[in-house]
Amino acid sequence: MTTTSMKDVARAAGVSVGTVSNVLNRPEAVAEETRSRVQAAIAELGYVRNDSARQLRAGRSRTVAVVVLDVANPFFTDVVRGAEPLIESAGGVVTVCDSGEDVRRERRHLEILEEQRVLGLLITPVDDTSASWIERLSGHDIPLVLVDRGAGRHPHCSVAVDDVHGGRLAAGHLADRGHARIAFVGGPASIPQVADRLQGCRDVCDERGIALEVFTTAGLNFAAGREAVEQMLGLDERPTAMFCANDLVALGALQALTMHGVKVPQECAIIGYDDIDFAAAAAVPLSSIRQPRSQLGRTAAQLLFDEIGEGEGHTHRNVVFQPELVARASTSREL
Amino acid sequence: MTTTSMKDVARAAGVSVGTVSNVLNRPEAVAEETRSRVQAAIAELGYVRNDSARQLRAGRSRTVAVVVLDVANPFFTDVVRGAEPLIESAGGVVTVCDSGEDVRRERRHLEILEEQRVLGLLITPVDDTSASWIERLSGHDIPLVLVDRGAGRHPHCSVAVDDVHGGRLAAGHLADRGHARIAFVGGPASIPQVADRLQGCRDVCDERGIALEVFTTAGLNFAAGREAVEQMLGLDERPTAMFCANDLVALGALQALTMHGVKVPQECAIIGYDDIDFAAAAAVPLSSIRQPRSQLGRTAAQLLFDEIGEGEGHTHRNVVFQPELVARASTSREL
DNA sequence: ACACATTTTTGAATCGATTCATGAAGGGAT
DNA sequence: ATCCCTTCATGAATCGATTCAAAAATGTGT
Repeated sequence: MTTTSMKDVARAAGVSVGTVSNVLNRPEAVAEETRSRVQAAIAELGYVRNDSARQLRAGRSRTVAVVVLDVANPFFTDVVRGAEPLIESAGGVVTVCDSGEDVRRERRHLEILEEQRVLGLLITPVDDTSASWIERLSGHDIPLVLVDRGAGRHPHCSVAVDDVHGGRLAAGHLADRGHARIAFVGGPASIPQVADRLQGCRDVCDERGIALEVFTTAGLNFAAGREAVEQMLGLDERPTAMFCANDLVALGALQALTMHGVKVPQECAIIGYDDIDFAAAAAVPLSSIRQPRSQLGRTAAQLLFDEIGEGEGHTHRNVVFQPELVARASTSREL
Repeated sequence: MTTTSMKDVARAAGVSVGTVSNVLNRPEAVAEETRSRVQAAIAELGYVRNDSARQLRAGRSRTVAVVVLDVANPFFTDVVRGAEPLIESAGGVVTVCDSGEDVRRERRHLEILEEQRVLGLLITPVDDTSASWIERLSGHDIPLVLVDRGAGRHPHCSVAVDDVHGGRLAAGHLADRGHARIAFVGGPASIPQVADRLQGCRDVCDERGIALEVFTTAGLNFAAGREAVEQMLGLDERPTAMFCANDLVALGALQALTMHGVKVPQECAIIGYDDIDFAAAAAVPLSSIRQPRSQLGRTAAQLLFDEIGEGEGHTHRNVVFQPELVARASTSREL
């Protein structure tokens, strides 16, 4: 009905559809006079290309999907922001899919993305169950890059951050401040990132003779931090510092400590992980471990396009970044 | 090449393409025996429907786009979460586009969405400049619902929250606590939401004889709150309470006050707006005005599908929700 | 005026799924 | 055996843009 197609434009401009297509895709191959006549017709009719038809012909869409665990988590929004410029400058369109850490949602998204014949995808898989689906996409020639999950044995490109090193940085910082008894708060242990951070922390404690108290939580959110503090305050020998597996946990802990009148950092220091904006803005600015979030996204996009460009002869690459320490008020006092 | 089409499946199952299509779309119209033979072939070949071809034929995609000002803002992520279930249960696919409060980015998204022939969209326009583009989409028969922007004179469905009332709630609460001199912090004034909240606040102050000090900021973020506090502390007659136009501003203010040793709420109370998760989790839990965010999203989706369903005879609806007060520690002390 | 090179334009074939008028097959009733 | 009614299956036409071999138009040199 109201939909104007190339045929209408062609008729209005008195040319063939092939010419209209050329005006749109290779304007330099069309004579000046004809080109402007066609463009006038396009403007006149308010013609808009039909992407479905283009895609059908092309066999692929120009969409790059980013499948994340939680769009509300500042970590992921920054990863996406990092990836966008490169994708868009390559003529791609970014679509963000939120799996919400739910395998079923993730699967639904992957099914749809496959039907849409996406150009490629950047994905942080929910867990190992996701692997078979990912292989399926990959088998159907959809290139993908794993984000923040070591590729491990899987044959894919990946970008990740060295979480063991991050754990070492945090614990090392607390040790430098003179703390001899510290707490690690985070969980569940099945999350690779949590396990790695704890590992690095443990290594440092062993090396430097520091007592480590581990509080395993059910999630990585405010409540987890609050609950851990309740437990910790009941101990006889209370740790003088806490290392929380992410900033949300740390902020929860900070709140609980403040409510109990425990001064931060004087009576208990805190360091978090991720360095989200809210960390710097907390009532007591929070020390944290910063991950190169947008670089993670940018590199992931880069690897994806490399793979698309190189085709068959492509060799997968696994890039690992190093996190860095950001010291703020919450760990500022020497003991 | 590796792409398997319906033709391949038809050949493998020894039926016509029409039958394969029926198995997929109206299985009840195909004989049991044939159906299972076709399904076996589909599984065998790993066939995946080509969405571009379906869309081309259908003339529309099944994507509903949500265009927001900032994906990193918890307000919008909640709105999206509210809209998703309804859209998905109607067989739709949700795509989130981030305009980043940038008209150019918004325009690029709208162009692409138009080419994609999206089913409809929910949009919070960047500003009045967006109007012409929105009318263009609308003119091309793409139904849309305005989110958190009163439809005003524009002929569209919309969902919004009564910000004037929200401003009244906040100021009224501070008045009830006995404050006789309060500060409003927020900006820029061109944002309708900010203007409305200030309006409500001003009304209450006038009615109840409260002195109002307005600090206009350049944005609605942490820095804005911090800067406002710096200014405020220099005043001779310092307000005893602050009403911040959103929670990010309030958290920035809270941080600055704490750094200057001003006790909250004893020496200065604070109330924010939006009631994001970080508000409840702040070192001093923040009082705030809660908007029914997910309901906003859900209703928007509902209005969109109503419009799609009713077609020509559709009458636009403008739904306005009332916000509610959430009192927490940051305003807990009577003066 | 003619042969030849170059620049433009043409239009039919193609991508893959859906739709629908048409036909085939099977079952009952007479 | 014939006719009618269901139930299933068929395959050509269609959606709209792109591509490319071939035709047409234009220009150049002699």
